[in-house]
Formats: sequence, C-alpha cells, structure tokens
Amino acid sequence: MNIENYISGIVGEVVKDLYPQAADLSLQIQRTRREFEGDYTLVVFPLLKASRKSPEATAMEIGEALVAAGGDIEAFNVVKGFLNMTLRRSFWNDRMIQIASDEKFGYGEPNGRTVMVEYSSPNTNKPLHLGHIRNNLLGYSVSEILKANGNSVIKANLVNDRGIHICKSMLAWQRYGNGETPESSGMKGDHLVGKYYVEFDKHYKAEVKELVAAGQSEEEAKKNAPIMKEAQEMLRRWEARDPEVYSLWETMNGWVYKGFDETYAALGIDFDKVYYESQTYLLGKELVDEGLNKGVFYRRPDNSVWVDLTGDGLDEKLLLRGDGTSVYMTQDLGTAYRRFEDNKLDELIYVVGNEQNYHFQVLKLVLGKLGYKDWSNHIFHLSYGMVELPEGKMKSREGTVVDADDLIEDMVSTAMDMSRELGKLDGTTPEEAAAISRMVGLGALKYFILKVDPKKTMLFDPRESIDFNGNTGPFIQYTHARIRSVLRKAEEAGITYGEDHSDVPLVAEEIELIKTLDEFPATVKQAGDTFSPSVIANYIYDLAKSYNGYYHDHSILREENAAVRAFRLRLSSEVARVIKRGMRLLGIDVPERM
RNA sequence: GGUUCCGUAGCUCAGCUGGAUAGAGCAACAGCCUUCUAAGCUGUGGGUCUUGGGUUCGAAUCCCAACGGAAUCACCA
Repeated sequence: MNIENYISGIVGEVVKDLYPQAADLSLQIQRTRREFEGDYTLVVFPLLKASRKSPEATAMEIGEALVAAGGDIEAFNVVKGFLNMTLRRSFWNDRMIQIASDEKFGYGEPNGRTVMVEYSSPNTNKPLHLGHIRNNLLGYSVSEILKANGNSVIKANLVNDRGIHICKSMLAWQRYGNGETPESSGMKGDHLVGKYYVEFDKHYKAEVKELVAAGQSEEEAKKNAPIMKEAQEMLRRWEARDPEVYSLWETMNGWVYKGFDETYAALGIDFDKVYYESQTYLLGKELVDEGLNKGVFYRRPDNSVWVDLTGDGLDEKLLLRGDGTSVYMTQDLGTAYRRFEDNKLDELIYVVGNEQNYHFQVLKLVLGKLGYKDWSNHIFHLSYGMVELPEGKMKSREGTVVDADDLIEDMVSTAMDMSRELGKLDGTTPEEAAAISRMVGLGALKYFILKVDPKKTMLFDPRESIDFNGNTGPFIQYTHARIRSVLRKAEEAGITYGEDHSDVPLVAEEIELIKTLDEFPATVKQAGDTFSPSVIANYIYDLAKSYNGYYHDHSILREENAAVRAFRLRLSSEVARVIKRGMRLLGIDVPERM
C-alpha cells in the first residue's frame, strides 16, 4: 500500500467519527506543494456539506483530531481549505526500509488476465523507418508495463507478406537484379528488396510518362503501364501457387525477415508469436456470411457485401468484393475473432498509427453489430501520431525517410564520439566502450520517443535527441551510473548499509526522494491503465533529477556519521533500483558505469 | 462535408481521476570543477494554458461552440 492510501485510511477514520454523513466520500490526499509546510495534504472542500463549517474550521477540527490520535501524523497546518499534515520523522525511515525489503517493489501480483499486444506489423517490401521505431518501442514497452501489472502478455507481430507491393519488388529484381543476393551484394536483405521496390517505381513512372506523351490520360497510363500489368499478373500467379513465383516470393521474404531480425535485435525487442498475412488473408468470410444471415450486412446487385454505418456517423463500408475476395477489413475481423477464441484473451491491443483510427472504429463497430460485444469492448487501438522531422514530414518519394538501421547506427556512433570527447571512455576496453555507446545511443533514441504522449504528433530532432543534457535517457543512465559508482566505492571501503536507520535525522531532500520512490507502483499502474510509457518516462526523469540535486548538496561516502552514511547509501541504492526497473519498462538498458 | 485526434513559455514536451502562486528541458543570461563521475548542480528572465460560453466553492483539466492544425472517409494493405 502506498503512503497516500495509508494516510487516506487514517484520515478516513477521523472524518467518519467527526462527520458520520461524510463516511462514504472518497478523500483527496495529495503531496503537499513545495511552498507549504507539510508532507501530504487533505483537500477539505468536499467535506464542507457534512461538517457545516467553514473550510478553515473543518480543516482545523480534522487536524486536531489527527494529532490527538497520536499516530504517524504529528503536526498540521491549515491554509484556506487545505489541511497540510506532517508525518513523524521515524515514519520515513521505516518506509524506506519497507521499500528496500520489497523484492517485487513496483510490480503487481499475477492477475490471471491475458493480453495480446500486436505491434510492428511491417510490410516485406521495404526496410523499417523512423515511424516503425515509434511503433516498435511503444509496443514493446506497453507489453512490459502490462506484465509489470500482473498480466500475462502475448507479443504478436502480423507480417504483411503478400500483395501487389511484394510483387513489385520481385518483378524488378527478376528484370534488373542480375541474380543479386544479400550475400553477393553485402546488403541487408530488407534493404536489398527495398532497393528493387524503388527500382520498380522508377521504371513504372518512366512508362507512365511515355504513355502520357503518346496521348493517354494520366489515369489510363497508370493502369496500362506494362510493368504494372505484369506485377498484377504476378500476384495472380502467386495466388495460384505458381511454383516459380512462389519460390521467388519465399526467397525474397526470407532475405527481408533476416534483415528485420537484425533491426529488432538492435532495438532489443521481440515477439512471442508471428503471424503472416499470407496465412490469414482468407479468414473472415464466415463472419461475413454470419452478418448476412443476421441481417446486419447487405449485398449489392454486383454481389459485393457492405455494412451501413451511417447511423453511427460513419459511412458505408465494403466487406467483400463482388468477385468474393476479401479486403483488409474482412481479414481483420477474422483474425480478431480467431485470436480471442484461440488465446482466451481478455484484451487485444493494436499498436497502429493514427492513420488507421477510422479502420479500428469500424472494426469495433462491426464486431459489436455481429453480437461480439465482449470482444469489441476489449479491443484497444493504441493509436500513435506521426513522427515529424525539423525539415518537415517524412515522404518516401522525396527521400526524406529516416531509415531505422541508419538512425540506430548514427545514434550509437554519436554516443561513442561524445563519450570519447568527454573522456568518459578512458580506461575502458574496446568491448566495454562499444557496449556503453550502444546502451547510451539507444537509450537516447528510445527515451526521446517514449517520453512523448503516444497519441501526439511528435517532432524528432536528431540533433536535440543526441544532446545529452536535460530530460533525456542518457541523463537518467548517467544518474544510475553515478550511484553504482558510489556503491562500488562503498563496498571497496567495507561500508555496509547497516540494519537500523530509525534514529537517523533525515534532510528534506531525503524525505522528498522517499515520497517519489513511493509513487513508483502507482505510476506503473497508471501507465498500464492508459497504456502510456510516457508516464513512466517522466516519472523516472523526475526521480533522477531530484536525486542529482541531492547528490550535489549532500556527501554520501564522506559523511562522518556512520548511521547517516549507511542511510544515504541505502537510499541511493533504492533510487538506482527503481531507475533500473523503470528503464526496463521502457526497454532501455542502464550501464553500471559510463 | 463526416469521423477521430491535437492546440500549454521563443522551441521540444510534462501537468494523474477537477484543487493552492501552471512545471521541466533546450535556447539566453549569471554563478559553481584541489571534495563520492561537471554527460552535472544552483540562480535570473520568459505564460491572456488558441478564443468565447457553461458546470463548480474551485477549470489547463469536464461539457458546448468557434478558430487553427493533423489523420482519415478506396472493390490498397
């Protein structure tokens, strides 16, 4: 139980005695603002109806009763309608020990719930870019936070491995590739395939231009370009399992998967299940039949199937083409259905960009109309905003896409350069230097992206992200490394934490730190409820920042009083522990030294 | 036009279920390295929380409207 709840309990008893009518009101306890005297504050306004007294008089009355009770609240003061309560000093010493002795501090007990988080979900025709990085980091972090809250989590990746876009890469490779492979070219597989996707586009545009010059309209030309027709023919052959096309498809996708695996490994993310669209794209047709039978869908004269959502403020939506083939929505209905069935899911979270908000609105509505309200109410679209660059939006056509692999390498090498310049890598082996640079470079990238509220469009400024000052991952990592250094030195000097800290007089910063530490479990829970790593990120930053101020103002190892020194060591080690746990929830590693 | 989301300091962002004088970082300026890691610390300046209504003892936060911006509304996935 955290302190706010504890105090709420104590105050609740007193309030119940004083004002029986107020017994079922929930009390508002919050940390006392810095400018005022006290530790925690009760807002008394909601109690005025029951007390029938002025705010000041009510607060006074409660405060006096609390102090008279002789518990942990030893003093109080009243400012307007706010009752500021001061806790006994020994309370904080005890609380610190309690936190320190709790092995699972911040983590919830298993709650028996199963949650699937689908994220990443790349296309196999091009490498990952900056937008995917936000997706991957969010998906992984949200999974970790849900686990910390006691859920059993299935991390799922749905790979879009079929469709016309893959055929484009395949065709261009056949024509212009000269048998080039990742091995022969030394390129990462996903980059190689992406190169031919671009190659296709180049030739396609040239052909369109030619046809337009020959008198066709732009629209006609786009349909009639021979290379496009050939790609479409290839897709038909793929669907017919033509051996030649199918084996090329397998080969090239294999290259891409190998490339993706490297990127995933570099980002430190993973999956429990990988689904392939080539295996799921036929799902969902039974649901369409079901909807027709139930009368919630309807058929048009051309035999296509639709659902009318105009009553819900949306449009009519196609569910099945006239020729009986399925569309994106059909598949998604089918896969959602199957996932709930197969895994007994309590919750299904899709980490997908906000350009698909409409799609998920429809998905939930349609499932609801089919009568699967239990499921539609437990689908959560974790929608995230675009990542923009200082120069403007990323556009693949204009070559302003930031490639994920390039970016990661850039971050790591910049971290290495800066560390070296500052002399931080002196006395480390090349392996250590590389490991630290990797942790710091990725920490900078991950933290910069995760600290922002997912649903907001964010600006990624490479220069600012690599600036290690301020609210950044490296600052937090640095704080941790410093603490670890102090702890190492203490160990070398044979200084131990000791057992009894009950009489140590604490300074104000120490009490503030304990309060902040105490909020960690509540913060994890809050981030779990809202699926937001940014809550965790900003919490750890606050903790690290206030520790840094404390660190500069109070000596730890040089303190002469052994009990005080032991307490400070212990407090420091708890801060380090919580920082490490918090960073883990964001998927960020913290070095022991840097 | 419909739907969803966003609008907080010059810039990038916090601000939890409504609570006290709205907070950080960057940038600017002024201090602090014979002392446990200066990738740091301390201080100064900088705000009609887009606007207007409403609910309330109390609104950046909740509701409505307007304005500004983003995404989306395909027999693409």
